[in-house]
Amino acid sequence: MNNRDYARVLQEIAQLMEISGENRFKIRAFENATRTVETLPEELEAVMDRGDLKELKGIGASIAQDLLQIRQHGTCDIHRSLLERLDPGLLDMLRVQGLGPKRIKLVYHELGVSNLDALKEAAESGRLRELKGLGAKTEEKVLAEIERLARGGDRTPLPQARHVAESLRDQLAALPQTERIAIAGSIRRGRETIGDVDLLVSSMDPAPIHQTFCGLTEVKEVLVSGDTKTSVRLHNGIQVDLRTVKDEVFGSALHYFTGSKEHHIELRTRAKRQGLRVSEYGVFRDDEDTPIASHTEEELYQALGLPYIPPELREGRGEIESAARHELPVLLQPDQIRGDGHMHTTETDGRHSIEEMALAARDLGYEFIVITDHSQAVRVANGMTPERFREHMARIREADGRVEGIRILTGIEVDILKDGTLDMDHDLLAEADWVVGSIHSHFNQAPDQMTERLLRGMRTGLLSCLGHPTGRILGGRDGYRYDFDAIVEACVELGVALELNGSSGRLDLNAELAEKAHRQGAMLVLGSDAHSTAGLHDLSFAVQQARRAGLPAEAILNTLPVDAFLKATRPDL
DNA sequence: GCCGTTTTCGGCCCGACTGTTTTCAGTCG
Repeated sequence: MNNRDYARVLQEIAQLMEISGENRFKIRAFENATRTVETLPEELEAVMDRGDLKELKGIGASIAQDLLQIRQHGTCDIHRSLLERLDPGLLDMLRVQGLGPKRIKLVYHELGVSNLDALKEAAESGRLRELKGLGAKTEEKVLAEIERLARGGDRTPLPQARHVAESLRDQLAALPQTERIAIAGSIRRGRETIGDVDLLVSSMDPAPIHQTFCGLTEVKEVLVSGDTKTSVRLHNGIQVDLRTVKDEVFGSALHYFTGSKEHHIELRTRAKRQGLRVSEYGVFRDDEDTPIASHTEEELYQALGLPYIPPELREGRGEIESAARHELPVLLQPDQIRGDGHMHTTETDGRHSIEEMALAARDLGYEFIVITDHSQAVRVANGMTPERFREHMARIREADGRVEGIRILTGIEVDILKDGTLDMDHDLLAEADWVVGSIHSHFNQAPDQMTERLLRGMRTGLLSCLGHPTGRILGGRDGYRYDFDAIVEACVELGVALELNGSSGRLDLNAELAEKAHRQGAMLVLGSDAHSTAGLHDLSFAVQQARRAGLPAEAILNTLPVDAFLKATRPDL
């Protein structure tokens, strides 16, 4: 079993406990343990083997026992007894916004409704409104929610959500009443999928802003509307919350709306012990109404005796303790990026020429880029034959000589074929400055076969890095299965870097695996995988994932000057 | 169920909005 399997059982326990009305702190304990397991940078079973389960944050004697039972039986006593009393279909009902554990329990006990289909029927036939506290409007909302869930997931990939958020932000920023505006929530923290978009605006006169917001063409319906908060659903299904505050509390409000919930709970618990109170309106001394900090996030942390904690680390995973000990990692900064290691041109499936890509990258302030078009196995992308690759490299060198102010390196994204051979003549690969090795076919090989395939590709000594190393598509397919630890180990040994691919829909490696690879000593390289000049901006998603992984600049090859970048994986150069 | 800068028991964040209510429970973030 992998960590996700353990996390799923723990989460089901927490959710079923909610519905059964367990003590809410006990529920939180299971939620915390779920998150710890989910984001653990190593295999939980390795921790078990060492007998170190109780060392993990949020896991005590009781949950440690549960986990050991889960390892043996796939379930544990408490999980089993909850499932005997409740129906697993109820878990789906928790995804319906506006329906919480109390109402689900009510509906279950009074109407025997135990899954989404039955819930839909109960709402359609007007039986929900017969229950205390529920009315016609609730029925209507429940039906709309069920339809939304049926249309496809409740979370949106980060890149898509951020593009939407930036467009809305720019429209509201143009209003004369807007003083400061920011995208908050999980987009700011860089979570790879987003539940909803949070926008924060400071203004002395918020009413027109809420009014304009409700009337934007993207908006399909207004869900909630008050003096300081408006929630809407866009035509694309994404929910957007807008909060307005006075400018003097912008910092504390931004902190609050950035989250995460877990970070807040820990921070506020800690503040309470210091005789302080934290809310979106600032940090307060007990029994006082004037905040001692509210203007900026830096002030807020300072008032609590902590250094600034970057949004990407605010997940309640021990960052507050690390901050208190002044042991937070110094995270990679966007302006430390000197180059982009992965992009395509019109030679294969890109939309812009070598020169156009280079000029756009130069405008972004880069010192170098690598042109990495596809090899011939990727037919749909018009992959290059050896002849075409040879000519393409010549054109890249020619462009490098012509375009001022940026180095353009020769490279390729070569397919690692089914049997581990590389889809290109080795002498041409040896000639290239940078070789990304990727898998684009036969995703469903058995894990040991896939591991062997990757190892064989790497042992050619020709790969600079592994491109999108897991192959997962956000909200789409899972990655291919293989022995990740063995591959990382080989990467370290053979001097092959692992890519952190920032292209929309991938974010691969994810933050957890990137952290794991880094801990094991592997080099990481960021790539936008751009297929157009606009796509170069996707490198910022890779930067954000690297930050979530707690990576410093030294861990990232893109922060090196171009010569050092090249030598990192090719000591012979 | 977890945890410790009030430490092995007693506490565990805080505020806004809605719908169904006659003052508030439930939900959300």
